[in-house]
Amino acid sequence: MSREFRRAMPLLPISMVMQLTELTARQIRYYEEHKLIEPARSEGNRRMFSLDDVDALLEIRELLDQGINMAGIKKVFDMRKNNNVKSSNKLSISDAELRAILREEMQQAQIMQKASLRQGDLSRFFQVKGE
DNA sequence: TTTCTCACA
DNA sequence: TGTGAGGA
Repeated sequence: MSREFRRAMPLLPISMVMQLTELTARQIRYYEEHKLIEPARSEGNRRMFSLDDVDALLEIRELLDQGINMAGIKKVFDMRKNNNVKSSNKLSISDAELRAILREEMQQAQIMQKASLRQGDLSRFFQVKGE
């Protein structure tokens, strides 16, 4: 139980997180704005990240590399909070989660009338209209 | 020196 | 997202 406690202990400055995650400070702050991470604040309003935050950031980067946008990532994190908050799962989204996310993206793409995404490539795997 | 917020090319 | 201003 102290292990979990330590992982949540805010002790890393943004510079460390930048190196650990390969992300820019700008991106890290941006993700914070979108509630993907919630680093603690301390001395002079400085962000103090915990190992959990770094973990989250690494996952975000993975998702980004997979071509998933902010909306999609938010979905994953939301699902994560509702499904397994305590069931410590590592850093890999399940196939079901990924499918759900991609489906969400297509729906959003339609709503926003900007058929950008990979909607075309994925349209043959899902049927948004039917659902 | 490092990080922060805000705002714009 | 990058970058620069202006502060702490």
